[in-house]
Amino acid sequence: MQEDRKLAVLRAIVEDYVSTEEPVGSKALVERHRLGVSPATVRNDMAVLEDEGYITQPHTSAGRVPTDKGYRLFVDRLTTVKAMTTAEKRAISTFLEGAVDLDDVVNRSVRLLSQLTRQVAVVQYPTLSRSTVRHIELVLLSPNRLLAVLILSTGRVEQRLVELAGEITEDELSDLRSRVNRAAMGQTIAAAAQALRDIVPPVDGDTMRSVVEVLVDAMEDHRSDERIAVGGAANLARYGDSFDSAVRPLLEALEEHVVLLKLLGEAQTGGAVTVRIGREGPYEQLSSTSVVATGYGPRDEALATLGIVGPTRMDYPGTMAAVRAVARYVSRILDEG
Amino acid sequence: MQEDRKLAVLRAIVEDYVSTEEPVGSKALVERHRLGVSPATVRNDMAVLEDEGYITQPHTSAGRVPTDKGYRLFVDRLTTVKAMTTAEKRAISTFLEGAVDLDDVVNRSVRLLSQLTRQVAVVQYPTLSRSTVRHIELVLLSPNRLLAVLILSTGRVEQRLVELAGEITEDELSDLRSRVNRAAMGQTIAAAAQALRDIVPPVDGDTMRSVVEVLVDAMEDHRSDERIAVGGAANLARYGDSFDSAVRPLLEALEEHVVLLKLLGEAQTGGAVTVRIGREGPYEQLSSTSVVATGYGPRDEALATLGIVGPTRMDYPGTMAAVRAVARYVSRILDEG
DNA sequence: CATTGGCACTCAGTGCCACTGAGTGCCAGG
DNA sequence: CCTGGCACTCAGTGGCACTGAGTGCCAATG
Repeated sequence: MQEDRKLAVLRAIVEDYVSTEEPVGSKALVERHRLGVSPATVRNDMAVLEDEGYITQPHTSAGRVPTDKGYRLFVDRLTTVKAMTTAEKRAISTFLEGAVDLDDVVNRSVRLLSQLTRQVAVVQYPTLSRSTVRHIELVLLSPNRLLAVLILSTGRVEQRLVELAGEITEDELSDLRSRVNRAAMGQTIAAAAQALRDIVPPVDGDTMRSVVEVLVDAMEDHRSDERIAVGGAANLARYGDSFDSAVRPLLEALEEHVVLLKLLGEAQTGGAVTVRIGREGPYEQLSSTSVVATGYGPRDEALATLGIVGPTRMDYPGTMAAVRAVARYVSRILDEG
Repeated sequence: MQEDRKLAVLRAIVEDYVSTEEPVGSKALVERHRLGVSPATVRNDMAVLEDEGYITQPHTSAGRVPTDKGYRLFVDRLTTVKAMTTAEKRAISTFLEGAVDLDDVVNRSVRLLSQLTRQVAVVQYPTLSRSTVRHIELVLLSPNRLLAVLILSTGRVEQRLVELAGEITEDELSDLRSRVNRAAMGQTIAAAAQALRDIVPPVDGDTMRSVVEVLVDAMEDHRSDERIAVGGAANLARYGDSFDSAVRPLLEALEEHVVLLKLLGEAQTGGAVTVRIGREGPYEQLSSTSVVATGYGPRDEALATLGIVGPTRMDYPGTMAAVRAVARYVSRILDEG
């Protein structure tokens, strides 16, 4: 038996199953793909593939269906990267370039991704952790209350109220302002937090201490890391079959943003698209869904993750290409903005 | 025939159908409800109710099912307001009181509402339009760039960057600051916008004009009016039957926040809960879904709307009670905060 | 030794049929 | 106006045979 042909058969099975949504048999296979051999031969190959765990039969006397392991092999070794057409590229580009601010970029990305893939799209907001401090502003609202505004390189703005123990004059405030800015400006937020802690004098720095505490708190407050946009849930309606078993847990997961973040997981940046298939993921209930995700961010730093969630039975090459393309364009937009 | 009994029959049909999800027949009806008459009598009543359009038969030789018109009558005239138990009240109250800020209040409300009703909950963020200006802050970032911060009574904070044509000194700035605050503070945003426009001198007010323009723009920017939180979409999984026809358009609607806003529509405040049943709504595709909504806001001003979306076949009394209760408690929280 | 054609076997899906039972409409009698 | 009785309707169910796509195995072939 030729190893090559065995893989060709697997590929054919995956492709046919994805497009027809029905178990595929040996005869149909040789008709649709030019394998150059007879159905009987294909049957032998299929028997071997089944032994090795790449495909399975829903019931005797039915065609074969890929297993998670089969999809895995397909994704890892049989996928020829499908490039986007120039028309598609232009469409993506112009659609994203219309965005007016960060929120808009994220929202547009989600819509775009869900439309391109016809799956549920998930986009994480750019993380604070890798971004740098552009400016810190301190505003006196009343003699003992001030507003601390933290402006980051990603365009995110965080503001906090600070209640002071004592009063403070405008002069003291502008001194304080320049000191915190000198310490923090241009640093990553991790470095900035450390630098700010360092400049608080051990004694007698009550006002400064409370301001710094609030700023550091804002920097380390990862609530905004957990912000996520979801779109295209209507695509779930296409599941049709396997409703309660597949759609319900997925809908639940889509509301639990913490779960989603875990799902997107440790996606890498730099063009590499991570694919997690069925039970490979951490959630028992999402056994028949896959996640296709990648990191994105300016200058190839992975500030955040975006991707899609869909049935294991999906068009992996197309989906991966779409995810990668959107990630690239979003990264570029962030680079410019 | 007694008119009263006819209505009692309708009520019984609605109640049984809602709980069993199956067409209800005359025999089952007299067994489960003490109507004091025979099935035959009930059959006569049913025939009349059907003639009048309140109920219908899915097919001959099946039980009856309420029509939209039947639900309408039920909601308008047959609903005895179901009060929340004290335990439920306490649960609602403590759950909402744990909220730390406006976003948290909204998010908690959505979760609470979806869990109480087991439906999809929708909560609109408090509108800017009725809220008042608490404070305006102007911060000099560089000699010709300043940050305008608008703090509203609802706790919402909007900030905008202003690029100035010329430079401005700290003194001029603090003069400007006190003038805009004098004009706007305490006003509703509509009034504030007008007042701000009025204080710009017809000539020579370039700096002020650009600042005021930005502020007015922020006030009139109703993007934040359209913010909406949705929760409990997993409850859609209970639809089971009528999947493609009912769930798909609803999922689509849930993503189109503009559509949702229209759906929530002109809900009133002050304890009145609006119910829109099936085709009464503006969307053809949502023919088998109802909307139960009410306004909420501090001091009984309807700043925004909250409610649920679910199948026409729902427990209206319970749902209406839950919506009303949540709206009241949220209003109270906003009152205090 | 891989490939092939042939053959018997399996079994989900489909159409047909009869039966059941919940439900109805109508009518005559209280 | 209510009720009991009766004939009728029809969705749903289970049994049954048939069909067809698909399989596994084997002997023959290059």
